[in-house]
This record gives sequence, structure tokens and C-alpha cells, in this order.
Amino acid sequence: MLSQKTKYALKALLYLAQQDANHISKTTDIAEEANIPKKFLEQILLDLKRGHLVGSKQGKFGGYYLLKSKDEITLADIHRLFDGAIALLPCASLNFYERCSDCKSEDECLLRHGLMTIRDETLKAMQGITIASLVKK
Amino acid sequence: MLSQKTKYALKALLYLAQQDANHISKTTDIAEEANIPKKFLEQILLDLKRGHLVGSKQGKFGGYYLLKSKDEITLADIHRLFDGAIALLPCASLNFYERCSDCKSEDECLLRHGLMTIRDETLKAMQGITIASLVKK
DNA sequence: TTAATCTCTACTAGTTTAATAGAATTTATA
DNA sequence: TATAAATTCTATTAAACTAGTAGAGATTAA
Repeated sequence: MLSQKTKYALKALLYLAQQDANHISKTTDIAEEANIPKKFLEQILLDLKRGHLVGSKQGKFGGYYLLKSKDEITLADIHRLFDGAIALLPCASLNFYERCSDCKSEDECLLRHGLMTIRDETLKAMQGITIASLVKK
Repeated sequence: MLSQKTKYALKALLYLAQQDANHISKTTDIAEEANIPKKFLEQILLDLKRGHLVGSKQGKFGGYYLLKSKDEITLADIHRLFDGAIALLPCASLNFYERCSDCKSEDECLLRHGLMTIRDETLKAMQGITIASLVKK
């Protein structure tokens, strides 16, 4: 399941994607339109900025805008940025790999292979959903 | 990601699936072999029992055994039993549906459709992984 | 009757989540 | 240059969740 934070991030990106090119959106406007607590949204937008998905302009008349094209931002990207691994266990993860401490041998693990299959299919599905594809629907 | 509990449940089921037919396994043996804290495993086995995946025999020489055939127990079943919804948000879930409180209109929600697509694909993948398929590998 | 086992309920330390608060910094413009 | 409007940064917090631990009770075989 997505965290509330990830869901808010998606809603914020959807908002930005629906603005005219070169338009800069204030946090306040996004928060109101997408129904997100403003101070929480501030943090989320900063995270999105650090993840290079949005850019910002500081000071008066500043705000946020999409940095990457909306058809280049996938659900997989956002999931990884906020909720981490897409795989069901760290030992089956591409980007967040970690060994299981309670696992005797990774090669002999009966679970890992199945979980990697799931990961591949879920990842493919999540990479197929972009901000652009969501806006179009 | 799977919780530790779900992972332990899977490991316990894999252990049970590898025993001879009609064999009854003690919690202690499963805990040792699968490297699971015994008292925690007790709770997990009870949950599996309440979920009708395993059966038990009480008293001396009692223990646990698979109730359903190992090719009928899917990763989706176990996920739902312990970690709940497979969908990424409750509003896109089949078995754990819940309306989003911060969502103005479900029909107009740009997210929901995409998340239902992911759900369908993930579910299909998870239903393709059974305890039997994991043991065979 | 006893030993071995499952069953049930309660408790707990630590972590994570979803915020909230407030001060600091940056920028446009009057 | 002062001010207003915005982002940026750091700290705090209440509530929920996770991963166990503890112990007593019920059941069964011998």
C-alpha cells in the first residue's frame, strides 16, 4: 500500500501536470486544490525537488513546476522515492537490496525467486503508469 | 513490502509443504528449521489456522499440517491474510475497499483507474505464485 | 496423572507515519 | 531599501503499527 505521503505526492504531481507550460504553482494553491495539509505538502514538494522531479523558484511569485516531462515520471519512480522498494522483500529488490538476516542461504531460499518474478511484473506495470497517462484518463 | 510476519508465514507454509503427506509438524520444529521466534510463530500459525490454510491437532503429538493443497495456496492469499490489500490504495482494492476521505469525487479521481490497473496485474502475478511453485524451484 | 502440545490474552519497546510549528532564506517590486 | 510573498530547513509530537515476549489455560496421548 502507498503511504499517505506518496498519495499526496502523486496528487501534487497530477496538479502540476495539468497547468500550462511555464506556469509556476504556489504550494498554497496545490494544497487547496488537491486537499493536502499545506505544511505537509511543503515537505513533500521538497522531497520531489530533491528527487529531481520538480523544480522550484524561490521568493515572491515563486513556486513549483514539473522538471521532468510528465510522460517520463512513472509510478515506479514515485514509489521508490517515497515508499522505497517495489519488491516484496529487500532480498528481491533491485534498488534497495539487503540480505535477509534470518535467511540461511540466499541461493537456497525458496522465496526469493518467486518474489523476484513478482517484482519484475509489478515493476513493469508501475513503469507503464506515468503522470501523463493518469492525466489523460 | 511484506511484513516480517508475512514472510514468516510463507516460510512456515513452505516447511509444511515439504513434509510427507499426513505428517504433523510441531511449532518447535518449524521455528528451528525456518529460524522464526517460536512464540511469534505460534501466533502466526493460529492466524493461518483461522484463515483455513492449515489445520492443527492439539495435545501431545499434536501440531500443524496444510489444510489446503499446496498448489491452491497463492501468494495473494497469504498477503491478504497478513498484510491486507494488494491494491496500492484502499479505494482501488477488491477485498479491502474503502473510500478516500480526502478525495472529492471517486469518479473524477485521476489516480484510481491507474491503481486498479496495477492491482489487476499485481494480483495476477501473485496468484501465479503458489506454495507448490515455490517448493519446486 | 503427567508431559507435550496448541490456544488465548495481555503487555511492551521501538519504529514509523502523518502531521504541526516556527524560524531562516530568497526574491520581486514599490 | 523595506516589505510582502514565497520556498527552505530543523525540530517536535501524538497516534498507530510492528515485532516480538510472557504466561496461563485447554487439550490430548500414553
